[in-house]
Amino acid sequence: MSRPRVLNDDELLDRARDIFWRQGYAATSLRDLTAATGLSSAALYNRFGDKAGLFREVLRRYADTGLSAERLPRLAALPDPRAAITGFFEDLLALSEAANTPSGCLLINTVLDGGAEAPETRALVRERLGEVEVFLRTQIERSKAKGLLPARIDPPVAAEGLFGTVLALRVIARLDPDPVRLRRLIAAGLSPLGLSVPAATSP
Amino acid sequence: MSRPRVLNDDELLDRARDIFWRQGYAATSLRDLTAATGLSSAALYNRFGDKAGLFREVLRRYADTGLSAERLPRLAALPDPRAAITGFFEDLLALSEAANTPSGCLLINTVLDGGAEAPETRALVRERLGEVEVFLRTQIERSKAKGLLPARIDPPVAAEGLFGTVLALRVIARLDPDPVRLRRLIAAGLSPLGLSVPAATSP
DNA sequence: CTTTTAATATATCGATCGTTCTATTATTTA
DNA sequence: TAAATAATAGAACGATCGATATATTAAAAG
Repeated sequence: MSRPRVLNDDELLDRARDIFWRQGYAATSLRDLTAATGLSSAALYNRFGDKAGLFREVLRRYADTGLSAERLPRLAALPDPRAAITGFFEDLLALSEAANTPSGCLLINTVLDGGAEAPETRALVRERLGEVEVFLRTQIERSKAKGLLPARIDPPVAAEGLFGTVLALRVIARLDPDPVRLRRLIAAGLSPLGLSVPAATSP
Repeated sequence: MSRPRVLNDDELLDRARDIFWRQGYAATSLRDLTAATGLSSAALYNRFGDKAGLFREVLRRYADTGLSAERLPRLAALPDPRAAITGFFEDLLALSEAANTPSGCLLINTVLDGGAEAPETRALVRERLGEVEVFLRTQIERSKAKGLLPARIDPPVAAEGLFGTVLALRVIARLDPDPVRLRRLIAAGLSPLGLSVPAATSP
């Protein structure tokens, strides 16, 4: 019925994502985005309204592909909820050590960057990060119900602590991405629960 | 010998700091800065070289007045190292609940913002945040040496965990600055050490 | 074919960006 | 007073910003 798109939304958003991720929202210009996508600014505006609209779609897809749509449900389906928790942190470690991807978490960067100024964007970031916290709290409650955690554990406090470990992990991944530091941080976060993540496999 | 400055460096940097703190480095324009300081851009350039140079001085003063020069030495001088740790988190709570100041920590924001692109700035941020971690590790070691902490505590891991709590606290202060959340996070961070911070004083 | 539709490129908009040139101002020293 | 010095303001620089108006393109539908 009409001229076909030279680049589908998913591929386009992935390319835009890498630029936003590396540079932040404010520091990324429309010209950076046209260079990365190969599309004209007019084409981007026709499809996403404006820069903030494009960024919001980038965030939405980032959250969908990075966490919610795949990773969290898969982990939540594990029979042992403790494995869901440790598996989540193992995944984060693997992400931090992956060479081809920018460091840190785009959602968390956006909290401290000016990128979450717009209320819609702010709400999106809060909601998607909230999903992570809910996941962690749920797994802690499941574990506690099965008697798999020390009795002294208070689920809301422990969940807040684990979520804090996630945030800290993603900040340190940008500040000083030393795998030893990251593993030490995870060890500190998991140890109150009596959990741990396997040591790095020597190459 | 020459025309006097209409605004001393400290006052000037404090005003610039608030703009950078609220908006981030990239989103803050020279016009924002001239409006906040009352000085012309030429005067700012004469004194600080360029925007990045001004920002670096802002960061330096922020770190000096916010942490190092006063707070950390004062706490480190306390006879009970556990009080130094809990006092530090109490101070952070008070900062988060102060109404007149922007939320979060300028140094940590700068890690995730594009503001730490320049190597000099990056080094400054790392160094000043490193001081916090050293402070926490030192107090843990002092506590351990005095037998004031559980024997199972591994100081490097525990220090990383507490530093992570600081990072998380400052992210959440921007994401969802609910005092209950912040206190829950601190409780989670301190509990492995058998420490805690007093509950909020009812008004 | 022709029409319709949407995606795209080109060109450009005024605004604003960081920065700098030039001149003026206020103060100290001689 | 005059000379020297440094801080300042005003004006403007080219570059780039986000955004848009217009025209062209490529497909489907008739």
